[in-house]
Amino acid sequence: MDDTHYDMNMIENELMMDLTYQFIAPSGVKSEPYLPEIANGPYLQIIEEPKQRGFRFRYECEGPSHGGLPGASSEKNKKTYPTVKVSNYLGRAKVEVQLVTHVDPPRVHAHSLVGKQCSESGVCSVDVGPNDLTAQFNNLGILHVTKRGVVKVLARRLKEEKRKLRDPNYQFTDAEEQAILSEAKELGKAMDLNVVRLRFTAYLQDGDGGFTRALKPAISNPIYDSKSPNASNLKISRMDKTCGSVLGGDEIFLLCDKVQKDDIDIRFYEEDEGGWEAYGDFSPTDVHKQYAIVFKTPQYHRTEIERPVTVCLQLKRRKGGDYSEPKQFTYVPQVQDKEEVQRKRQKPLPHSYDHWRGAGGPGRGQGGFGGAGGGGGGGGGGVQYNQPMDGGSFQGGFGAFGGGGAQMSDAAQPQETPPNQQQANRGPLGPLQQQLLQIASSLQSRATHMARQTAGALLDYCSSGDVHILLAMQRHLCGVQDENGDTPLHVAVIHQQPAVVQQLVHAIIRLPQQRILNTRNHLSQTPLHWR
Amino acid sequence: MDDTHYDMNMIENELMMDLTYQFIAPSGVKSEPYLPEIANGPYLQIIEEPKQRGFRFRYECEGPSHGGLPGASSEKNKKTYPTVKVSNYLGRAKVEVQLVTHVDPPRVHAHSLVGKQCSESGVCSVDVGPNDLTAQFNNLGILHVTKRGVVKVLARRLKEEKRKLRDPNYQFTDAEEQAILSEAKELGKAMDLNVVRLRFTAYLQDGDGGFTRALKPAISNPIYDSKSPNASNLKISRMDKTCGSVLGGDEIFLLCDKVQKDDIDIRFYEEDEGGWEAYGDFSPTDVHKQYAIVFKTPQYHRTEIERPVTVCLQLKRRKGGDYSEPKQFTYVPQVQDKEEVQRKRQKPLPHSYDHWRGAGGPGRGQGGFGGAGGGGGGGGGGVQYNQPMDGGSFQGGFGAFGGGGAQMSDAAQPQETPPNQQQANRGPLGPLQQQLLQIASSLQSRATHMARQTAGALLDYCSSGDVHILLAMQRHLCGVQDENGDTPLHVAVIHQQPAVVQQLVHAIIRLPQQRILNTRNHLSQTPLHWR
DNA sequence: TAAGGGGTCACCCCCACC
DNA sequence: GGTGGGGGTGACCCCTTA
Repeated sequence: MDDTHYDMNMIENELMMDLTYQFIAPSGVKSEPYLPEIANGPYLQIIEEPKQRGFRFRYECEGPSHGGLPGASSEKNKKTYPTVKVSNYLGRAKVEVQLVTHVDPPRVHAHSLVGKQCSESGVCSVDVGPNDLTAQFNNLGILHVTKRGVVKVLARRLKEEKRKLRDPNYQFTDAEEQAILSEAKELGKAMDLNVVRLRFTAYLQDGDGGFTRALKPAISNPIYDSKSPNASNLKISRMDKTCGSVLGGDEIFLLCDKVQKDDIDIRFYEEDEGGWEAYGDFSPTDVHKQYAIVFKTPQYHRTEIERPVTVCLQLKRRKGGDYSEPKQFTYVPQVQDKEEVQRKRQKPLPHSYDHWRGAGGPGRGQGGFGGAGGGGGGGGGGVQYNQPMDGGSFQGGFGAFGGGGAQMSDAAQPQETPPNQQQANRGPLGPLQQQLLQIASSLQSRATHMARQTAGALLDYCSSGDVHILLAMQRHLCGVQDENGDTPLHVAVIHQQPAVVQQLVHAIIRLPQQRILNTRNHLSQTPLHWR
Repeated sequence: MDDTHYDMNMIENELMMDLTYQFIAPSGVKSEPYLPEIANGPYLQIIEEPKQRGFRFRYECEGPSHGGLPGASSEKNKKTYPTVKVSNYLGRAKVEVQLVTHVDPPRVHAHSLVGKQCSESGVCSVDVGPNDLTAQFNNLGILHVTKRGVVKVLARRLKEEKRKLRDPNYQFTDAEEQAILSEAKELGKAMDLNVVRLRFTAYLQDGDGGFTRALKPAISNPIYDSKSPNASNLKISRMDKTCGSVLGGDEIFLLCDKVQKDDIDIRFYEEDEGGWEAYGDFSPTDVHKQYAIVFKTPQYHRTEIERPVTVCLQLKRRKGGDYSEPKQFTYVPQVQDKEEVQRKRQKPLPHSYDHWRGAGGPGRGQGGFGGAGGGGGGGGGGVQYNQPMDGGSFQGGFGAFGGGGAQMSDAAQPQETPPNQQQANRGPLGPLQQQLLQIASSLQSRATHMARQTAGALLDYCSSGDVHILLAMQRHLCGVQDENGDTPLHVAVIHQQPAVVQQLVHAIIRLPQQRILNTRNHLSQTPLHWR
């Protein structure tokens, strides 16, 4: 008895080693070798792999008919199915397909194939030929065995397998049954119920009309159960922003299909430019209930970009390494960089007006008109203005108006103007200068007014985070057009920024006329031109 | 036999009607009435209700000891437990508590109470008195029966109940067993396994030392299983924005605990101001996998607010009507309204400078300095400027400078300045005027430059949606302080706008000095003062 | 019905903390 | 090492659409 037992284990181990290779039959066991592979001889070939992800394994209790396993290249309106072909052969053949484990060597799997062409034992077979030798399996369901059922099913499968090699009616001895059971347990323990592969075997018709001449099996790619947590389809369904600073650090809310908080990455990448990639910054606790991730964008590899750069991001499992479909993300330049460039390009003003610009010389004074200078101490509206000055001694304002229009513009960057320079500009004033000062005073009055408003808006924005306010300050520019004739609205639509579009429209509808909404670009398209 | 059966059903129905009311014993059945309620007589009173939500019912397989049912007012560091008290009585008593259904009349529930003071039958009891008559139950677990086990358990409970009324050792006839079983099935069918109530019963000690004198039971509030989908604790865990326009329509990503997409509302409300409420706008498909909601804010009840208004929002179940803890949301005014108000307040400029402001007269010309005027046709930087004009005929610019500074400011709202008015300003120029024009030209040169930059930033913002750009235009104002001495950075920190803080810091660090980061408000707090 | 989903029920784990 | 909480998984049960 013990010896027999031992012998059986030897045979099992042999089987376990690799069923796809030529089987060397132990003496006393009926041999069923695959046909030897010959150059230009018949062989079985997969011409359409199964889809690896997105298909759901079904439990028996879920009933039949939940759709068949699609082909790898299957699409909504052009469905394909796993397909194999016997090449270099004409004549009849039978093609069988069965589930095997995803690790090599492929062993029988506890799950079953179910569907129209499938047998009770979880094997699907179709007859092909004599002319068309392609076999398409368009109704393969994968029946998910319960954990409790694994060993039972596996023992049955192993017996079937052994009978095939011996004799279909062979009765196993008790010792053999025991051996099979323990092998089934072992196998079941190591079996991943979330992954299977298809093993296709073709049997060519022999002289007696029987399908006995087996070709070497073809094994498909692994197929992952879409319901399984660590093999489900990764998918980004929604993001609250699709762009951010080139410096990174922007917080993004991303809604996704089920992920595992300890095995998920957000990968930013660019296929050109030497394959840059970087990862979103978040911790497992930022993964919300497996279905959302709050993360910060990584910095782009170059921070000095002059135009927005669009890259891709995708979910990526660390283990398994599979990816989601990508979403686009646009890195936008820092405005500072643009200004630096502009500043260098700017030509000095004629000498006679230098004093208007303060003592800073050419290249200064910007920012004063944009958003209005910061000076002016008017107390209205509950807002008071202190400039962020280095020395802290200068207080611009109506009463203290002096030193020319310098404060108006340089107040924007007053730290660049040392106090002693301010003094240096104070001298006796001629009539023209006085007149100019009056004009400047008037201008400053308005600038101050604007500054007050702008600062108020800025404070409101800071307390609320609402962009509308900042945008509203710029709404008079909503009619500008870029080199393509696109207005801001065009640009926002083109770049698919619904939130921005909405904000722009909010801002624009405050303008007395709304022709902007229908301004045409150089292709004669309105912003809402159907794309 | 049939008669007996019928009789039993009568008794069952009696029981089913209401066990909390005085029980009128049918003849032949041992009576156990509650003590009659007398003025100033003893009675049982709940002094701490159980917590209604947040406690999880546990299956047997989950093992014991997952914490006891807390009291309604229980808190992290001050835990309470369900507590009852026998009032108007001194002496010993036994207080029992058992689970009953949440619908009236209360019937025995299939779930069991488990814990230190609990018996096998799911009943918990403690002895109290003779002085302190309060009974606190600090270790009540609720054992969740499986659906399959419901009928079996209920039948057992019903038998126990009936034995109490008759004789503890009574043996039921087969017919009675059958009747009980069918009643258990009926009861089980209608039973909600996600809700229970506690029924407390006090038994006062009688002359023989036995606890036989039952007081009228006290029934607790319903207790909902926190694991149950329609009774779980509603909770908002995160929102991507906490403020938006007073007009509503802002898209918000809200992350929450499990909700049901067809039974969830987002309620905005204000407790003062006459109880305003409104609901977030979303469809069931905007509920992402039960754990996130993308919705649009409702409009505030007044759109003309001058200061930001903070309201509350909460998740609310339609059925059941329970709420989550609220989160704050701040409605911010439209900037337009602020400007309107400001405009009305603005005093006309001295007459002699009216021509600087174009022909529009007092109250015009705003917006020109804020963000710079829109005129000027310079082609640099790939950006070209077309003003959103009504007539479309005017093109401001260097070469065509004329008509005073009007374009500079009014170009911002050029539609307010008809073309013929522009013409009217062109006349013979004196030397002073020429000089002024040169100055103005210089000013406009800079304004144009700023306009170009601003417009470029606007376009970038539109293509990217990134606020940094708009903010950078205002960064020279980052040092302003409001009536409290708060800088924008203070305000952003105070209003808990981390994204805004980040953006501000981004903008500020571009400034040559960073004293702003440590500017103190009137309470001498820096922006990052610990709150 | 087929073909796809989503959600639930029981159960099984995992922490952090005494 | 067992409380006092969690989160995640296996199996199952539904529901929409055509």
